[in-house]
Amino acid sequence: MPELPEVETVVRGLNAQAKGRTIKTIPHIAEHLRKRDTELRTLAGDTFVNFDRRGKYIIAELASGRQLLIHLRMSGQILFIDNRERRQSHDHFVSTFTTGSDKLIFRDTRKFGIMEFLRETNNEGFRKLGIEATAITPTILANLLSVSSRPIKALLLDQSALAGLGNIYADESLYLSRIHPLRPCNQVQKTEIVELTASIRKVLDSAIKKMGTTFDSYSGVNGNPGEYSRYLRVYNQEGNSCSRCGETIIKIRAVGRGTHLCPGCQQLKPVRRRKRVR
DNA sequence: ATTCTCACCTGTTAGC
DNA sequence: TGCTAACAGGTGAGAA
Repeated sequence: MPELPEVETVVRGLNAQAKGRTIKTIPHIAEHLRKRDTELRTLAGDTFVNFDRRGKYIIAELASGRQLLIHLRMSGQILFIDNRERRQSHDHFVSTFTTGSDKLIFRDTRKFGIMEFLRETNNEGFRKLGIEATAITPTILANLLSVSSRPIKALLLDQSALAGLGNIYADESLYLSRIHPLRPCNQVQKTEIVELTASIRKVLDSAIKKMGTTFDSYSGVNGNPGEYSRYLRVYNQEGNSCSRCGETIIKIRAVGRGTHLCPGCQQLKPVRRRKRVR
């Protein structure tokens, strides 16, 4: 679930609660994380200078000059909890601080999440990220769309084209701009591109304001759920009626993903806006 | 080259 | 009720 708005929320929480703090000890690093980056243990003694976001990645800047990359993938969570609380089975990284009575936990049920130092030899995915979805413009989007005939949803989910959108916000953005997820990229009309640009920005901005969407496991660093779930128009709304046209929202499988849409107002073919007169 | 499919891992839920 | 299969928000390796 963590897409751009959720990751942004976590980064803000990290800046509020861990910026300037020095790691004292690391009581636990799970095997799969330790194997991926054997230097994780050297975080002890280092200080968090700042936290940043790029796409769905969290970047922790350290006083040593190093950058720690964190990706939550499907089920990752960053949590600050009381020092005395017992470690749970899916807590894969735990660190204490030289100040305060809390500890930082990386909890991740499905173990897809990543935590490792940025090096020149790793994280190709990070270095190949496309433009931030929050910074999209009609011109940039038009350029991305013009060079491909794959379904538009595939492009929206492609992090090397547009960084930050995931399944939820891709579906929501397409719904708002009335475009069918399977529409070939190069068949999206100019007016629709302008619409889609605005929809993407609007959906992401509102979701950030609501601290993200909690569908299943996502929460902020204090365990608080995201409030945007209440504002979803199509995602997870199959069976409900469309608030625009009243048709029943459906769920299909598109580009390998569960995909939600309104068959009444999301057009597979471009809509002819004006009839040509003679 | 681009695009698609599957695997990664665990928990939950739909279906029998 | 109990078991099994399918599915879940993301990505990357390898196949097509």
